[in-house]
Amino acid sequence: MARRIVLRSEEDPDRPQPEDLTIDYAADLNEQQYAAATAGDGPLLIVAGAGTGKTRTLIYRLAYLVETGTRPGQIVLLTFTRRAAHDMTARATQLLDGRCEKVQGGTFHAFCLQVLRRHAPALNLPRNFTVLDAADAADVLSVLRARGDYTRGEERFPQKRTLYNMFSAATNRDEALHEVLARRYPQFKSHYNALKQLQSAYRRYKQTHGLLDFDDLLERTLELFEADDDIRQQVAGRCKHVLVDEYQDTNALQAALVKQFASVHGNVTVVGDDAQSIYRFRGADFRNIFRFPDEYPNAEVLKLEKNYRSTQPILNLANHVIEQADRSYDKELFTDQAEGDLPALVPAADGEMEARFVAQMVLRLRESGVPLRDLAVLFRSSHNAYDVEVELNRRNIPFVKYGGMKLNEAAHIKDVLAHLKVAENPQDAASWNRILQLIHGIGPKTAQDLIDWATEDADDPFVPGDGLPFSSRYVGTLKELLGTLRSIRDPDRPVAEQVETVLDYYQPLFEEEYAEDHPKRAPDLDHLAGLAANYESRQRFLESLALDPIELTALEQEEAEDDEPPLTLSTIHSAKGLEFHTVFLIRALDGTLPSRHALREDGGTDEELRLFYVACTRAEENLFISYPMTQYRRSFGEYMTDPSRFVDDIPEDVLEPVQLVEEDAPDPDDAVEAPDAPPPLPSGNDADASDTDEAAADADAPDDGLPF
DNA sequence: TCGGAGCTACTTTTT
DNA sequence: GTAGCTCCGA
Repeated sequence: MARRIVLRSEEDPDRPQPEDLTIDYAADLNEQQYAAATAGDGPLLIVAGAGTGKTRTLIYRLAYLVETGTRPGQIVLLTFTRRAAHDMTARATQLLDGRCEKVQGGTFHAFCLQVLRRHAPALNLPRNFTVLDAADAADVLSVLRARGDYTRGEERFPQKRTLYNMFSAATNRDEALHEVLARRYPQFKSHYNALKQLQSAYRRYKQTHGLLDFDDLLERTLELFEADDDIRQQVAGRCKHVLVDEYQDTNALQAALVKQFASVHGNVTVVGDDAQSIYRFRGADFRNIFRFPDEYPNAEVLKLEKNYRSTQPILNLANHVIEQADRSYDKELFTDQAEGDLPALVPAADGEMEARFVAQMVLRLRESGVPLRDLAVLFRSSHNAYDVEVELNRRNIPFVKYGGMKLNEAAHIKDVLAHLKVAENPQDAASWNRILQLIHGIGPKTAQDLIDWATEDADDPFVPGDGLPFSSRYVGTLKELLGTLRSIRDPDRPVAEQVETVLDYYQPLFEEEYAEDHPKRAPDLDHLAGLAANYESRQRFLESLALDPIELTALEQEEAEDDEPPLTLSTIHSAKGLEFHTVFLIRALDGTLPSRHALREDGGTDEELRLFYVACTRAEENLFISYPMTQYRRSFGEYMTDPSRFVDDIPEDVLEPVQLVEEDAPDPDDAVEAPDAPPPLPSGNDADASDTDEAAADADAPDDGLPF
């Protein structure tokens, strides 16, 4: 079956007419969605509440644009995660028999990176510049801080991570450093001059060594367009249509970029929901979405209001929640699915009991026919899930945790990657610093001397030159290092082979550095080697890891090769855009959700409220909001907690309080019952379970003999 | 100049 | 429970 290839000019008079379309848009979509998907050219704002088929609409719009003659390669789809971009193009591709595959897109960062690689020389950047992830950037700042001797004063100087956040906030919000200090870091105001110096030192350092952090990817792309109008026209010329998902989470920089991308053709479609803006800490401003009609005066504004995801009781709670926010604009979610259980509010004695509740409900739901992958446990911050992880592991329930430790954040993985980065960009002083200090006998000072030599004086940094003060303490290992780098410098060598070469060299250093726990870390190194095999070049491999970090638990899960797709554990942030049959929102405590840090800031409470709203609206059928009544902290001992202020005043006919009851003997029938009404919990043998936890757990676990 | 011992102060969310 | 700092001996 030969494929037909039709070449069309942009002004093709024969472009397909609506009657030629292969998809019946009107039948597949509701009226509002149809209007949005098939809207004409020009700026378009789609305001879409949670679960209203926003993604579906965007996919159909993608298909529609392609069907009506826009070449896929001229469409740019910008999303917040790479996963979202993949999902969408894959679904559109399926819809349109493969024609959407060539759509450009991904995250803002990834798209900008492509542009920058192509036009690096115009910014006086080497083409092989290195992308710094947040931790790399913090490391650079740490080195500069030590060098500048800024820490000498009596007053506490910001930590490296804080420094990075500070400078990043300034960039993303387009604010001056003193404004950021005044607003978010008043305690460091006295260091203003030092910080200002450090900020420019950081900027210079990145420029000299060919390094770009996440913010630079956006900022320098903008700079590129402003500096060179030909390039702007060239890039924007290829953006016939720009589609932006989650527009409420764009910041000033990203909004400016969208404007540039659309500056030639003027076709922008943005989709968003002000009530779901949850990236304020990254400079997002939910008001961006209201400004869209001002920025694009002829913009069409369409709304999606009908919810297809959740039952009415869940929407009632969501509506009730978002009403408490100061600045939500009028929008009530409604659905035809009037029937459904009330969302449940579940206090547990402590965190472990909360975890047992979740684990048992998960098993019960699974037995009643809901697959694990349709269940999710959501939480404010990563460590909130600790008890649940322990409990799930104990019961061998497979899960993937999003928002936890990433593969490339593990120190030993960073070690290996730093070698590859140096091979890729020998000017990358930050990575040099890391790999040199791994060698016993080399500390900050020696590393600095060697870096100066490698990045400035050396003809070839991988060949030991004359006159270098190689102390006998480390000269052997250092020569070995240079030899390793020489043998992987050829970028055409298969990436997996390069990783293996580095691992051979790294192994003894690894075992020494992580003397206590290297056996636990070793599997990660194998994972890394396995992963490398999927990439066609070292550069691709490195930037993919930086821009699209891999969850450690996902790798473990993959290795387990369970045939049953796992349960999802996720931060609320990482769960954005996803939906699940049943959602457990755990640790609904004041100080956790809302987070105590957010409460200190202006507008922080509302942001937390929106976060809570996002969590609730992920649920289709069941929503359990739980919290422990006591917690333990080393410094305090055991103390009473406060339930989240967001659940405090909700009427019982909207959010139903449920009491957990520990039964003496579990009723085996209970285990197979679907949770029509939130049932009492058949838990341990003993209400006072702390000592008898093991026994209780064995007795109550209805999962013995389950196939995982 | 390096690195180990021992102390402190933390711990939000992500590209 | 730990990252990150200071101090001090080698």
